[in-house]
Amino acid sequence: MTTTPETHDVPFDQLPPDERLFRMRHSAAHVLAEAVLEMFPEAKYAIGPPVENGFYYDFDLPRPLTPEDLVALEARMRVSIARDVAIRGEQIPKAQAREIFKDQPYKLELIDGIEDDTVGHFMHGDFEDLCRGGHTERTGQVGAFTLDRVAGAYWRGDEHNAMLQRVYGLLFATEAELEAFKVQRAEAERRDHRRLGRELDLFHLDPISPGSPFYHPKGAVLYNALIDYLRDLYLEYDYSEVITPQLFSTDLWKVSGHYQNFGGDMFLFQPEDEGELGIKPMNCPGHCWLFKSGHYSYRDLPLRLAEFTRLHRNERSGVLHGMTRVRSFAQDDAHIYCTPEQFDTEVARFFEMSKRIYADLGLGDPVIRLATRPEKYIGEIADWDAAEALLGRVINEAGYEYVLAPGEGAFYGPKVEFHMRDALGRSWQLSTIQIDQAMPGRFGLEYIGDDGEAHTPLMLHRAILGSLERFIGVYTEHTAGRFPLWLAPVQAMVIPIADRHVEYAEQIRKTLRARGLRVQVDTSNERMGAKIRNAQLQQVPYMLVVGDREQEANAAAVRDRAGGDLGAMPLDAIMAKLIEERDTRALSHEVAPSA
RNA sequence: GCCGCUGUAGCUCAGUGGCAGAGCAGCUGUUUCGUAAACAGCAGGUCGUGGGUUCAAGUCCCACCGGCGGCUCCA
Repeated sequence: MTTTPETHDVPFDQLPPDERLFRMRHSAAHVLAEAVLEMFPEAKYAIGPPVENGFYYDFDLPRPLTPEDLVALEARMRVSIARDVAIRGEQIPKAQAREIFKDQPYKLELIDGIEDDTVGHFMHGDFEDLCRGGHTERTGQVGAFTLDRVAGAYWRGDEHNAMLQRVYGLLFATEAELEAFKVQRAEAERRDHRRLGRELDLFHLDPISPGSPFYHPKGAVLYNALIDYLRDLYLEYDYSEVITPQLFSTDLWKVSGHYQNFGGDMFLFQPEDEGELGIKPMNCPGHCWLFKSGHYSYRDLPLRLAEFTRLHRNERSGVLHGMTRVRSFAQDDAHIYCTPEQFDTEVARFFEMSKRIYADLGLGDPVIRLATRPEKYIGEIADWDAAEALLGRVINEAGYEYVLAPGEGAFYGPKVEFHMRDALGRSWQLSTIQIDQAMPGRFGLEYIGDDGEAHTPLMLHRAILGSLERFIGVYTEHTAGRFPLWLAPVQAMVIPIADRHVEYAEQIRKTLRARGLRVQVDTSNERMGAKIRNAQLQQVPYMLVVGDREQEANAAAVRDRAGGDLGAMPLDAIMAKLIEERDTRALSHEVAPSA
């Protein structure tokens, strides 16, 4: 969204809605700064932009803000808004701005960073701010807002700088929209994977091993079902699964360059009489080592080495987050070694396979970022340009849109990232494909070409689900725990109405289990209604209720978790239905694709 | 790692200087039931950990550990 320095030539109420909202949020940030400066005259104020769902403003204050302060600040803001004063803007020479903001070090730093000769100067009432503009005409137009929370934020996002206090506000055009957002956020909290993981008995995180999930039996079923699915695809797409060590001499990462760059994020230790060892944080060096141990010709390529073993990274303590940011995880990782001629096809095949997986899982379209050459890079610019162009083209050919992330590529090559949002709207990277122009050379990898000469293979890093932990976290939220039948830890619950039906229920379980279905019998001393409720809450796809009538007819009354009583069906028909749903990996209608 | 908040039963939470509580879950008994919660009883806590203040600390102070929300980082 762009804004021009204020002219107010288009009346505020005639602007497009998203521009109006942007301006409301921006003006509210100014009103917030005004309130903070009233409360703390010695406050230093930094920046205050509009953001998704609202706005924030960063301050350097004499003391930490409390929740009570937010209430008081909000009240002061409402006074300013009730006054409904004009918001005026003008361009002024830098020298004049430096005089106005002479006691505001952050503003002075911003002025120094502006390339023009003049800077924007905005005022309402007694408040003035350095600002590029984009405001409502009056403070009374800012809409419905509430101050949400206070958080720490480094000045200019750099951890070497001062830590400021960031006040976040929520703001929407109307009270109804603000309320709707709060309701939606509360709903999202109910499907938070950390909560569902416990309620559905899938996994939990425990202080005994921070950042390393405990998979309970049901969670392990889900984990393994995903891997089984991927193995099926690997067969179809000609991947070869390997298992490489967990523990390596750090010599390995000295060759790959990871030791120098990321040694601090690895778990390293030094046993007696041995050199330094480390637990692997990624598979690529091990795969290169495996490649190096063999002799390959062009006829053996492409070689697609896949691995599911566990990885460990010593993430900084403050960043751990449920299953989406962990220390111990597995990836659906693979490295593809190929010839230059095979390269385009391999990249295209990755997108084809990704699209297939996203469709099978009902994930909807991800946000795709193409991260290009960073400032520190290796290799030739021409190669980078070619690789970036190729990735862009293949993304489009796969029918996806992408956004450019200039300069965010890895030092060894450009990468494509697929991002999905969790229940709270936070974006997480799942899939990635990276072109590696460094590692094969570092490891001295070679294959014999059809010319009889040794060549360095090209290398691709790729993962589709990404980390299984992160995927399970995001997918649990995406589905609210209503996994499609083929992934559901318990696919059907048999519910005997009275004790005399337990034996028949057990027969059903055995029959279905013999066909590989995951079925349990609820033998608890509860009424049928309670058993149904429990199965519903556990998101079991089907409930098979059995009483006298069903036992008589060799049938069960089928109920699906969407709430429907499907009526009595013969056992054979039930079995066929469940197997069909499993083998086609049918999506439950609750998991319909969504953006 | 940094800023702020936070930690009481398996879970959700009440208790704000004076005898550790509730609901759900669990266990036992009764009940044998037709599509989202039967009834009764019992049990369950070194109040995150370690120091300190106080006649007295779940409650106040300090440190550490974990969690939450951000920031930063993400091979």
